[in-house]
Amino acid sequence: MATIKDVARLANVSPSTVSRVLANSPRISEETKRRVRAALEQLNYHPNAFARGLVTNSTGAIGILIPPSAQEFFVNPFFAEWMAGVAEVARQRGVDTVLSTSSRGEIETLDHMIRGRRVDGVLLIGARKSDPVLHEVAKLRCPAVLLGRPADPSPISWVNNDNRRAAYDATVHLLNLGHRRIGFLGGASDLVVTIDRVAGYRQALLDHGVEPDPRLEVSSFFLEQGGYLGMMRLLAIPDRPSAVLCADDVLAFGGMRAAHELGFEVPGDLAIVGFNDIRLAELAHPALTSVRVHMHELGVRSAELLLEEIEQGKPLQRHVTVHHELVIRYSCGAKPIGTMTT
Amino acid sequence: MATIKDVARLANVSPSTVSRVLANSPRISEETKRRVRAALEQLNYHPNAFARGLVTNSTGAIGILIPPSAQEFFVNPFFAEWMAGVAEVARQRGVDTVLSTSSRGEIETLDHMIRGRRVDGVLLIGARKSDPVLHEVAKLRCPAVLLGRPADPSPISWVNNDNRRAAYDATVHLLNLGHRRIGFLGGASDLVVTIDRVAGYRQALLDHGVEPDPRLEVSSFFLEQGGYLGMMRLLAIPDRPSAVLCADDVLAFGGMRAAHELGFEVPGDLAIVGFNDIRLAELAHPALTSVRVHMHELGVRSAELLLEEIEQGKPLQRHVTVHHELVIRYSCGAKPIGTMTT
DNA sequence: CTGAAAGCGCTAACAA
DNA sequence: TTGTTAGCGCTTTCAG
Repeated sequence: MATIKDVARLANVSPSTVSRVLANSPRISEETKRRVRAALEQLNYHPNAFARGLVTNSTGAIGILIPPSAQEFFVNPFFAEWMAGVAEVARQRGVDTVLSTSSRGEIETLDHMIRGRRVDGVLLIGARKSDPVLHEVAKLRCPAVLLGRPADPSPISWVNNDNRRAAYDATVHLLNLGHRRIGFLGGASDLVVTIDRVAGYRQALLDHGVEPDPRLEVSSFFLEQGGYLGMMRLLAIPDRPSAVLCADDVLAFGGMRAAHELGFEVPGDLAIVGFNDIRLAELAHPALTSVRVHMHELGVRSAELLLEEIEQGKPLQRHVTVHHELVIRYSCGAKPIGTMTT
Repeated sequence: MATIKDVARLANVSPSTVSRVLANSPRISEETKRRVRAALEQLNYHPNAFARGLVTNSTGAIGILIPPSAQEFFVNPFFAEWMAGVAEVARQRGVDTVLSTSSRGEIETLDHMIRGRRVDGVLLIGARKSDPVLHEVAKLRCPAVLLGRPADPSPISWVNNDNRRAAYDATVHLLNLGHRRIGFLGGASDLVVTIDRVAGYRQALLDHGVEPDPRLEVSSFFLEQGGYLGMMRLLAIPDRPSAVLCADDVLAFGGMRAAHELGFEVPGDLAIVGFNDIRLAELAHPALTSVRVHMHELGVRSAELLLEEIEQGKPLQRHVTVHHELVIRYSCGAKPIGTMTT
């Protein structure tokens, strides 16, 4: 495999000159550049990323720290769309994206990537209450962007939706439709996203004079199966809800399956609202009313922010909130009149 | 950031001794190992991947060459599940996975990854007729595994389904249900997977005395929208098909949407069979009959094979075919009696 | 405008 | 069992 020395020899210059041509330094004559480029071409030279990285201390790659529950990550269209957004800006900016898939703990994996100099910065997905990963990131002082917001004060930059407000809006929609027994079906209860959405849901209830009932709040895991199980629990209680707000579309799908199996009509017997508005929401039967959170845009903004931090070489403590809107379809019994923007 | 020298100094040994401890060389005394490990711990040392890679010439990472149509890749649950399989074995074996997302051409990207020593081998997704990427891989003689099979003779290893047979089976199912006008809705026509599936479809027709009609074969792109458009075309022809085999579930979803919009009942007026059996197939309305190709297993086998090539340090020219079965649900009008295994 | 030389952090002979 | 040394391929002062 051709090295910079080979190119130098062929072009009759020194390795440093080749290096300068590679960096397109203005202090090299056009004539020389031409000659070097010809040699580059002829040998089909590609710089060794190791050697370069060793001296520049930069990798040209960003990392994604996959959560321990990799299943929930890969299988959920939310993340696929988010990743598509990330990949899109990575492509534009010519950086690689590396997936962290490690069997070690999250902290270890983070160290592996950052201290091991495999990536210039990391994207984190979803925080938990007093999340140790966030502490480690703070300690490392490395470029990092969190999808979601940290539960506790943290210097990290993040990209998020206003989940509290979004859940509030969705719940108000259900209240306006006349529902009073409204359930909440969420993901793991220590996830900040769950905390925020349940908070918005409760607030809406309170603001409309409905006392929140803890038995109506169930937390599960972000898989179709999780929705199925959660909905089964919700529908089993004596004074069952007439409407359920699901913190994820995949959860809502599972919930719908459970409802159908039990013989409930959606939306006739049970109104359902989802979250995220994945593409398939429209194709469900009935088409799912859902809170659109703009997953692709979340991905784009996450990556852009991270790349900016990397460029600046330091944490920026920037926060961006991506807008959301309620997309009304048929699963909640309302007449779909388009979207309600907030 | 602590280097190997810092550790050596702290442990009162030479850097090479530390290096040996890191590699767990048996020629180091337990006593020394203990001391070094304590130092490692204390400094929270993580080896610099660049420095190590520069000398060992190996990266501890595998690459995925994302196809030019990144959209179709990320958004299709098929790939998500496949990637989950890949990530699972990557995690087990402690290697990172890097996504290639480059705005250069595919060849350039491949060179960037392999010649640039960013990964030890690559996973390729889907081949086309006389695919230049396969030529480049052959030239590079690097570890590589193709998802799908090459159209032309090639030394590359691959993991695939028997797509011809699978499409044959699905078509026969439709024929047995009494259909004679059967359409085929596929992806890009120069994709080998499309070629194989259309071939199986035609063969089944021929074997049952039905003359294939070119107007009944339409090729589109692997997105819901592609299915919608393709189905619109199929249903517009005068002697329209009574059944359609779709080469992808997402395509089938789009097709179903088109059918509904035009007022056709599925399966009453139009039988539909999909391909891949993504999770949502079960949730569609009506639940989609589909050819299960075991995406996750395809991912696992792809990664395992690649890792083996990397270990051996050379192309193995191994071929693995993952089984498939037809999962009969409600979109084709048959009574769902479970799966037909082949 | 270009070259020589040092050094990034690590591993792997070769010595001891 | 351990240390010394050279060198992986590149960038970057510092000279010229």
